[in-house]
Amino acid sequence: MEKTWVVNKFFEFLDGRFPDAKCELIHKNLYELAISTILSAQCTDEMVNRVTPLLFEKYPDFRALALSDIGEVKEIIRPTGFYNNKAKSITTLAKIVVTKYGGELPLVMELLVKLPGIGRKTANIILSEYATAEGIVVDTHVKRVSKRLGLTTHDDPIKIEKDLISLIPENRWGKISHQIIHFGRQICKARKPECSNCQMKDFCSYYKQ
DNA sequence: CTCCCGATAT
DNA sequence: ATATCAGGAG
Repeated sequence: MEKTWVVNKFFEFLDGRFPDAKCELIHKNLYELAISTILSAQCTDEMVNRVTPLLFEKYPDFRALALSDIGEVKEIIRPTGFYNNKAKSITTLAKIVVTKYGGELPLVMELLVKLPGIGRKTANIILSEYATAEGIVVDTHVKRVSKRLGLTTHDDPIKIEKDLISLIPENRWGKISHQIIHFGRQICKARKPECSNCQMKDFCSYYKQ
């Protein structure tokens, strides 16, 4: 089936079903979004939202986090998993942001991805929320859904993003990741996808086998 | 490529 | 018991 046609059907479906999909990581500002997103690696955002209230109460900004005791940070974020790596990332990140960028993140892709704990996916989330989307967020849900719908055949997130960028108009880049993620969580699930109830099944290469 | 890692659904 | 969860670093 023609990719561009599948994509257009997908737009129509997503806009009808998830018209105002947005980021589900609870945050009040750029600092909180960046930290929440780093913590969300291989962890549900629900779990992240459970630990961040205490984390942000004790460390309300990069300056406070830079002065934190890493042991206390580890205990607070432990339930999100990978807590040693994540604690090291966010405390080191805070110190760099304070000393090098005056306490706030630079909203520039090339600078963001050099910072500890921030890769292409995290940077895309930050930019699409607080600046202009420079690309498309490719996380585990976007990867799975894109492959099932036949929009890409790759496993490498960078290659998947290139495929999606060529298929999706730029004015949708910021929102479509959130829409696909909602779709991936509720319907096109990893474990038990609800294909029988899915409006995309007639256009889905995964459903046809 | 491997390692990091706890919580939850299946 | 095991797969999966808004990945990133070495």
